[in-house]
Amino acid sequence: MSESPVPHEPPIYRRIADGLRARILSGELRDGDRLPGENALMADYAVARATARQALAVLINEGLAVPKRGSGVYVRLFKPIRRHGSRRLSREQWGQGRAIWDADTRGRPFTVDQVEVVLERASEEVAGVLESGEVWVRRRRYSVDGRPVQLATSSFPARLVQGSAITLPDTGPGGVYARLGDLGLPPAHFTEEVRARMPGPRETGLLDLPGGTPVIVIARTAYTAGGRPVELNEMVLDSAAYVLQYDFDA
Amino acid sequence: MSESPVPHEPPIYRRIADGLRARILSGELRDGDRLPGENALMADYAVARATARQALAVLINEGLAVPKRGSGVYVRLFKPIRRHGSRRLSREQWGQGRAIWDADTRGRPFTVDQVEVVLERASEEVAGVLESGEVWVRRRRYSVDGRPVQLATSSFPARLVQGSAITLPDTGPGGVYARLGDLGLPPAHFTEEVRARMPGPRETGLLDLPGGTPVIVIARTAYTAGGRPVELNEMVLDSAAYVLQYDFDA
DNA sequence: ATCATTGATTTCTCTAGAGAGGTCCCTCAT
DNA sequence: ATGAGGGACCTCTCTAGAGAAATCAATGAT
Repeated sequence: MSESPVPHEPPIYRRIADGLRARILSGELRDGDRLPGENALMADYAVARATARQALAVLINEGLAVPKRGSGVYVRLFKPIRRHGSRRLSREQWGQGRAIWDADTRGRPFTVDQVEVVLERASEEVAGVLESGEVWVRRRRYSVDGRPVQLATSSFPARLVQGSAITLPDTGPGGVYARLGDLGLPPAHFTEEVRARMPGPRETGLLDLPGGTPVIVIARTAYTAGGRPVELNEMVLDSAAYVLQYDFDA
Repeated sequence: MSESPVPHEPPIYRRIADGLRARILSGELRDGDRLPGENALMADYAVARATARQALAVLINEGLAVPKRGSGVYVRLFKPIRRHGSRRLSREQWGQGRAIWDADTRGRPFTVDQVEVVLERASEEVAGVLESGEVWVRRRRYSVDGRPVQLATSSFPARLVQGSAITLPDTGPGGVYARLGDLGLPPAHFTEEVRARMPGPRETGLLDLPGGTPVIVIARTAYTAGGRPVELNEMVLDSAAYVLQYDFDA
């Protein structure tokens, strides 16, 4: 015998969260404002600490709020960097010593961090894409305004790039794409695969992500005009910091 | 005086989560396998129920596990649909009565749901993009294998599409792009803006999302050859169900 | 054979309380 | 003015326990 045809009344913590969310979305609480904390909610709604926490966890999980230990829970801001897909890799940009990233940050200062360049045995997926068992791997972290926003891992078939500056920490003017050009392997075509998921603990640490922030994962493969894969770049982006833009014709 | 130069030992719930995560990533626990539940963790690690729950919450939040009420917590599978950006909107496809979506699902059956077609006053953002105060709005939900995977909201400048089949639930063969062609407004250029974030409660409900699943939000604007915006399509995708692919030349 | 019921198992929700540790501001001595 | 210290406040972690609600398999009646 099915009892209640009425949809269940939501639990307490959810109703508290709904109330707070409404106040955020209505504009009553603005970016950076402090939300009522655990103690305030316990008093206002006459609930236990765990219930108040659970209500706040909902909003944190939705990315609407960020907890600051010892201080409070705050409404979160979203001021993303615009990353152009198609346009950003046009030949003019990587041909003359201008960094790709510049175009994205529109002059905002960015820094590169934790650079690592090593020769490795390719994982199964990477080997499948690059058709190579050994790869030179370049890892680094990008920050804007002192805040880490992206991790990047580029892999190159070892045979193709051996001896070039791609195997050095400093690749020189124009970056790795200019060096590939020097080697007679200029990238002519790109494929980007885009996913989103929650970060693992390593990514949470390196990107300093608050709870409730997904990451965007981009796997970009660069091909020469002959269809030969020359680079696989796996990027992990703080989704709160980015908007991706792709332009294409019908 | 700063006490410990040693980085803090992680809390209990985190160490439990780390152990379970390692077993998932090592392949010991496979897709769909059942994880040790609250009771098992309480016994194994001698912790309180709340602590065991918190450990499981970490994995659920990372999208590695899905809870099934009354049954257990299970390792999650990721078998995405591939959505082609650039290629999918080529003229051949929308010219001859073939649905755009078909190409994406590769023959997998899909269904359209909860169709709504209404005339509305445009929000500030939409009005800004479409240069129109009044818009026809088409909302619908897509499901694959009986599972909802995408919500879509298309907006059209009211003046331009008034009287066409775009204002009807059934748009006829070729869909809205064919109808725009009939009106002498064939889309020639597309811009897609891609973001990721955690879903709100409405999206969680409509897409039937388990905890720890972000959504991908795509805002696609279609322009005529003359540069006139004719459609703004806001899509909300279950990120566990999709991989986006964009192809472009250097 | 089919269907309804029951019982065991499991997650979900919540209460009450307590200590650790980070943050922030005010006060007081220099 | 400047800086150190202290205390109020806040989130974080965890314990112990209990009832509600969903799932699933086994049991028993039709």
